[in-house]
Amino acid sequence: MSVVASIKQAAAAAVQALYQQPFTAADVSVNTTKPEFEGEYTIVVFPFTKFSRQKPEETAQTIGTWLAANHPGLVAGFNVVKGFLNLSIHDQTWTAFVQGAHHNALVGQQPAKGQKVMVEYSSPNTNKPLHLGHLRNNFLGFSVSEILKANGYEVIKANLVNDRGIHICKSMLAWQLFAHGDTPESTGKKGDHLVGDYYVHFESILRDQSEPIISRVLEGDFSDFDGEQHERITKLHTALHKPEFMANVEKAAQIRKEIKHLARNVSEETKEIISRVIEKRDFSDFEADAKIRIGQLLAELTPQVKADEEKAEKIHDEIKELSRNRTEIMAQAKIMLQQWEAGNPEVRALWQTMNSWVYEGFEATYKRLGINFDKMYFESNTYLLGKDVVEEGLRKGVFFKKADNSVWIDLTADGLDEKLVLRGDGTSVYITQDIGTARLKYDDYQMNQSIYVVADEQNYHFKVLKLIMQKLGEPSADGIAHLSYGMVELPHGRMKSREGTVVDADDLVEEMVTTAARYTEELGKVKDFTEEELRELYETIGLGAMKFFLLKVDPKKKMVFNPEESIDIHGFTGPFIQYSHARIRSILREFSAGDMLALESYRHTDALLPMEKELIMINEQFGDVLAEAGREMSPSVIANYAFLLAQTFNSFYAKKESGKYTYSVRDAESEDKRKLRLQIASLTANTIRQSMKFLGIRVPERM
RNA sequence: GGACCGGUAGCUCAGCUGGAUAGAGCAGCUGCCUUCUAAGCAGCAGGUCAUUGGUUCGAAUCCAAUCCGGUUCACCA
Repeated sequence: MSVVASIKQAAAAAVQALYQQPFTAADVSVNTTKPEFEGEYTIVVFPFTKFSRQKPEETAQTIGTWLAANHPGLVAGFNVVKGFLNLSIHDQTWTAFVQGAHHNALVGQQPAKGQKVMVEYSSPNTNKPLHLGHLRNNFLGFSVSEILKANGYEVIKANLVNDRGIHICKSMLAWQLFAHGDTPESTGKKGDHLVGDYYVHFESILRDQSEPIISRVLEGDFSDFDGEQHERITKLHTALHKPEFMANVEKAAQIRKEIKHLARNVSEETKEIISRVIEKRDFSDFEADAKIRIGQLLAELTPQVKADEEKAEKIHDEIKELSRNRTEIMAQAKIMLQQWEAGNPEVRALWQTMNSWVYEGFEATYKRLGINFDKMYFESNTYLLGKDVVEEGLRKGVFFKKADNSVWIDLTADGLDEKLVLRGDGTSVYITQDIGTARLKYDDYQMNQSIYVVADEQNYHFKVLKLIMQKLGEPSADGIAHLSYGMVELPHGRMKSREGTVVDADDLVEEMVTTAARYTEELGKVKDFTEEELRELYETIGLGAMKFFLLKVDPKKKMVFNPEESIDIHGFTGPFIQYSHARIRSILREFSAGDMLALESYRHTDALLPMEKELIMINEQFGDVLAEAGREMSPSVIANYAFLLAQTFNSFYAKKESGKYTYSVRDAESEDKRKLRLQIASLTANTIRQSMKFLGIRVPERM
């Protein structure tokens, strides 16, 4: 049991004994003591005053006395400040802990709980290579899996590959039309990138073909459309041409144009300047005389004008979408999808060939990232699942049929909407598959929990999925959990493939590793390393920096990926922690295996110095931190902890008094102190290594 | 419009199951390498915790309202 847990338990016992109140350890609030007061942990006694019927100070005094008398091994002393009971923990508690834990290479690992958890993550599409957004997903999924394992769960890492559908056909079609038989071998290109290039090629043809259709629509010529779509297009066109609406849209465009003109001489993205001034009223990009004019312009940009501008944009988007669907190349892609579903041998063969290229590419990327899976699922095998479950649901009355034969569930009582689960023609929608796949996974593993690592834009989807499964009475239902994470944005905003701002995963990794190599060479501390050792070190540092950067932020928050900061090696970064580890290892290298072995029977009995105590204390919290990270499914908890630990060790290491290192290991003031500090150093190195391992990050012996 | 998420230092983020004077990192400014790795350490400066009200011994944290930003509410996946 952790020290904090022991304190809570003892405090609860104190309250029970002194006031005869049913108080549990969970009701006790314990904080680390503020540095300006004596002690390590503090019990907040305000909640006890209710039944002590004494002032907070007196209550604290009473409880402190009881604790010191009944738990002398834990509480060596105490002091009271207002309602805060500051406890000085007995040094023996700390020295016993270091003695027991310092050599444990698997520190933190909990015994098996006998529970199974599936973590589904990565889930790439086979039409494009991985990008920055996938990296957050992959690192999160992997790290959460490791954290859960450390907490004693049996974890199944699953990857559900999206290997079918219209987007896959797009790459296939473009390859067929334009590749002249190119392969990864013939071009020397990584398979996933080759296929991705043809996806991009398809999109550019699609753009070329849809532009004339869009122009015709804007000119009032709807001859490309028929039926319902013709009606819809007509409506959109009419909406766009309402006189007052048009006037507002034009006005907004004029205002933006003039702002842009006024800011011309500033050497920066004009788009950013415009958004700064419009969204944030930040005038810093303009000359004093221009500011008056800008003020006038902003006043003209009324909410109505802005709303119309936005609405116009939406209408244009819809026209664009409808037009894209009327192109020749889109029609061809749709035919190909039908052929695929019908099992056309030629299409299936092409599909298999191209997918195999992609898998080879993904395999290489996963390997470099250090990511793996226990179970692969493929949508081509699962996309038809779920229909039978829908049938069952219909019979049970969970679902209902509409006039056009489509099947729905009514979730309005749960605050949601009606949701379609099967189309009128009997074909599946996205959620149909997920219903079927959830059952399949459960049949395969009977896990207690099933975690989906998926971006937060799908929060609604997973809420619906869980509700449906619960209403169906599926045994897997209550274990479904959505580990929802925020989007990764770039300093100028979201990544957009249309604007070419998508950050490719392979490129990014390469850049990180190259930068790590440059820093390392500049410092020149590992000149004796072999080629192979250097290569591995660069990978460790480069990937460490990137993983740490993406994992240090709370998953549920969206994050900004700043390329410059991500490759930084100072401060709250992966390399800082790796460096701290390497530094400790270099201390430990001076001692023999025999020296280290002798530590196991050693327990320090002298008083502990402040930073010795502090370091042991932080190390001792690792178990609680790990449990919290598991509970919250949040690697950032570990990242913050690892940084605190490394930082504290660095202070311990560098602390000097009158020109001498206060906490020197090698030149310790006594043999006993040397042994103690060796234990502390060894423990800290192990805890750092383990916490980084749970983030999927390796730590070097030297750097 | 409904639902959900977010708003903390110039920037990026901790803290949010209520607790003491709100913390890091980066950027800026000062110092510290003949001594276990300076990818480091010590320090200075920087805050109406979006706003307003409420709950109470105590609110960045809980509740309500408002403002701002995002996501979603597809017979897309």
